Amino acid sequence: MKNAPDLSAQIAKSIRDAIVSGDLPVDERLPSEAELSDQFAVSRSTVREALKRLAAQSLIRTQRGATGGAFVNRLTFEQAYGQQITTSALLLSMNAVDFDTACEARFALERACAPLSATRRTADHLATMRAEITRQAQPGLSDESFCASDVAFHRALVDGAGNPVLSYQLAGAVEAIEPLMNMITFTARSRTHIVGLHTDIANALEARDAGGVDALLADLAQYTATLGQSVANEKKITDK
Amino acid sequence: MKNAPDLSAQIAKSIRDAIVSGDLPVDERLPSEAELSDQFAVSRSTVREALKRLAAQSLIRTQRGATGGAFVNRLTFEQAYGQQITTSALLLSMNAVDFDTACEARFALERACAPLSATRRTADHLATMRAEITRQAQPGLSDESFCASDVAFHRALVDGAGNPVLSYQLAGAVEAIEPLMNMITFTARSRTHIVGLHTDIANALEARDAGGVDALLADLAQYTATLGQSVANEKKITDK
DNA sequence: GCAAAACAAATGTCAGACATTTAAATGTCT
DNA sequence: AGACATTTAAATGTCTGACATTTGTTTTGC
Repeated sequence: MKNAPDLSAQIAKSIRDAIVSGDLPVDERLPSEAELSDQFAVSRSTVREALKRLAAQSLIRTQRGATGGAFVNRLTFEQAYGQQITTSALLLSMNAVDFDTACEARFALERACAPLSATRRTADHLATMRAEITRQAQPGLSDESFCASDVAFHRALVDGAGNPVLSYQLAGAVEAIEPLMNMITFTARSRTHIVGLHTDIANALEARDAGGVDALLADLAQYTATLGQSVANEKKITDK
Repeated sequence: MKNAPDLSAQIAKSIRDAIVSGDLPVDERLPSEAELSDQFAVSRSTVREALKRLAAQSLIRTQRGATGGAFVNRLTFEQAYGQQITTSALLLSMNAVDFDTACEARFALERACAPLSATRRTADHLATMRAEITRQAQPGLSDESFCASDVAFHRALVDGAGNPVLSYQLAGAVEAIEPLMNMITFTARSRTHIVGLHTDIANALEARDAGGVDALLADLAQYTATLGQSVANEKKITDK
């Protein structure tokens, strides 16, 4: 009946629970591997496998040497970004999430922070966005670079909301879609259109015009969906 | 200068890259541990530690026995939910994210999917929400149970948007905040108010009134922020 | 007093053995 | 021939003991 998980998984769960519950505070040192193997009555290898599992989730960090050991890690926003992007990208690529669904989610989330960004964006955020727009207008740019710049532009917009939790959540949504966006061939005409919308968005943001930003994002969402559609259609033809 | 990562971390990265890049497709079997230790010229223990790291990220699953081994795992939305919730909860609890910021993010994201939910919600979603409202109105309910039901209510609202990517993203935001919400003592009066708003939201959703849902969520956000504020004030007093 | 050397404690790595699980191959009886 | 029991092989899971490496501390020598 029961599918007993491996010992190393059990031990990892036990320690993980202690961390998540706050029983083991940040920067607390765990017992040494030898002590843990005594406590759990398993071999050191098993303890080590458990610790590696936790390290993979950034729950602990390990340090070698005399005063070394495993320490409860303070999860930074940066680390969390990284994990979320990996997870989201895999999720999308492995589950045949269609472009429309991903795009809808992305723009829905982005529009959520548009009004906040209109209120709080700094000059820095605006400068970043304008710089990316300039890059996007360069003629020789590869599709990949164009997409990367697109991501940077929207990251700046999201960061402008000044809410790290929102930034963190949206990092996954926006960046995970980059691979999907990369499949789109941006013609000169579509690039011009997108750059135009980006410029309008930056202007609206500069004017702190929340409604305008929202409307423009809606336009961009619509246009991007259209682009995706045409790619899907072409693919259907070549598949045949 | 360079902080060379451990061998097991390097090997994990190497395999992870192969998976993320799509080089190793879903359900592909990795070489056996013995073969891997040959290929990478390390011991079996080191390979095992690398594999455990990948297993902790749900990138692979392992099976014992004759036809067993490590297989590239199809990351399901369920698994991704779980990881995201753990990560988000830790992020909030470890980084002193204040209640206001977390709440702002939560409601901003939730309002993003309100219009979609108004259009697409099924009778099922409505039924779930009404059931939770009924539970929330019960007098003897503990604060924890009230919060859990609150989360379930909002999950149903988000799921009503019918976009799994949105559901996945918001699962983290909504559920990660549950522990913070649990710190609030819900008085009878505040519960009544919240249940009232929930009822109004369900009604607006039933009427497919997107604007109404949005406005009500804004009200709820405001009210929740007020509750949080009062808790913060009381805490300041007792701290003194 | 201070620099170099020795020490100690911890993680990282290795090698080999045995235990356990699981599917496939083999054997045996009807 | 087919159904059931047994054996076998391959793989992961676990244990043991050893050695390597890193790093902070202590001791030693001057």
